[in-house]
Amino acid sequence: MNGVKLTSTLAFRLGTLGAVMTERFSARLAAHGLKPKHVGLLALLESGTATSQLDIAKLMNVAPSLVVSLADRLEELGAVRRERDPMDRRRQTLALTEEGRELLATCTAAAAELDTELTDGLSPEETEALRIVLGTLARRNGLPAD
Amino acid sequence: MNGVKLTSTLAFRLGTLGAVMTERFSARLAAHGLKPKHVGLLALLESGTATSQLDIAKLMNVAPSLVVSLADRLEELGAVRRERDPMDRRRQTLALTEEGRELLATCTAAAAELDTELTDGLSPEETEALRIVLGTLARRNGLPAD
DNA sequence: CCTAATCATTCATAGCTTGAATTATATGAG
DNA sequence: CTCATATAATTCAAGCTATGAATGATTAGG
Repeated sequence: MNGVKLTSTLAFRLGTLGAVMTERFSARLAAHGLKPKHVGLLALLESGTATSQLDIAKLMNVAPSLVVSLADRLEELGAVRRERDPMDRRRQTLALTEEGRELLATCTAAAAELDTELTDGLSPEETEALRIVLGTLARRNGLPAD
Repeated sequence: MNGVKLTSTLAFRLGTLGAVMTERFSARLAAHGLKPKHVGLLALLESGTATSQLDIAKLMNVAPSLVVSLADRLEELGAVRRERDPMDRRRQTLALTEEGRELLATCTAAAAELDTELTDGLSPEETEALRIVLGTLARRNGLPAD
């Protein structure tokens, strides 16, 4: 029997704060007709980590069929180009267009704005500590590091 | 034009890490036939912050009709009792049963386990810093504090 | 070659959540 | 007191996201 509260647990707080943040991010993205996963896909392409849809699906931890519809939407917006891989014509490789790069930059700026709102009341040291620890946790959990 | 990457943004990292954590939490809860929101509701009841279903819905930021089904499930499990408020018979007040308290304790322990897994590679100072900053952020964003 | 594997795609479906309609109860004005 | 209006819980239909199975195209290996 211990006195730990569920709500003071890191797992719970990360979960709820994470939900709040993606909700806010989602709200800003709506103006561009995008969802967070669309932007995640754009970021993945920019990182050059993956180009084939299947690789993308694995890295994003989603079903391959979902990548299809995300890519459909992005292609529709002109943010991404689909090209058959000449080495293996089963593969569809996705390439960021200039427009896609700009869109990603805009969305990244929106996320950065959310960051400053979020850390508004935090001291610079706290903010920096948070940044560092979240980075470490991301790396240790197979999430996009950079 | 700046060089910030989406994936190194706090908003994005909190979002993805949050998703990972609630996914893991959810997996552990499955054994008890619960979802994270069920446990969130139990925790809210224990905190004594709200008892009527409508108040609960507001505090959880979900539709009142969702509280109905969460409460149905919890009642089914014997974790919660529904009682008409004698002062206002429209209101249904939810009360934790002893069984519910135990269930919450079990789930809280599961969350605490996830915490130790998560912070496994972190220094004690980093872990403490994370705990404190997340606490501050939770408070500043209207999420359950303490 | 021919069989088995792989990639993208489509489609049906499941799960979570919301909003509108319904019922019961309460409140306030006349 | 009574009627009109507001509030709480509940039910129900519907939307959205995501998945998994089936299909078609292409490749790889014996």
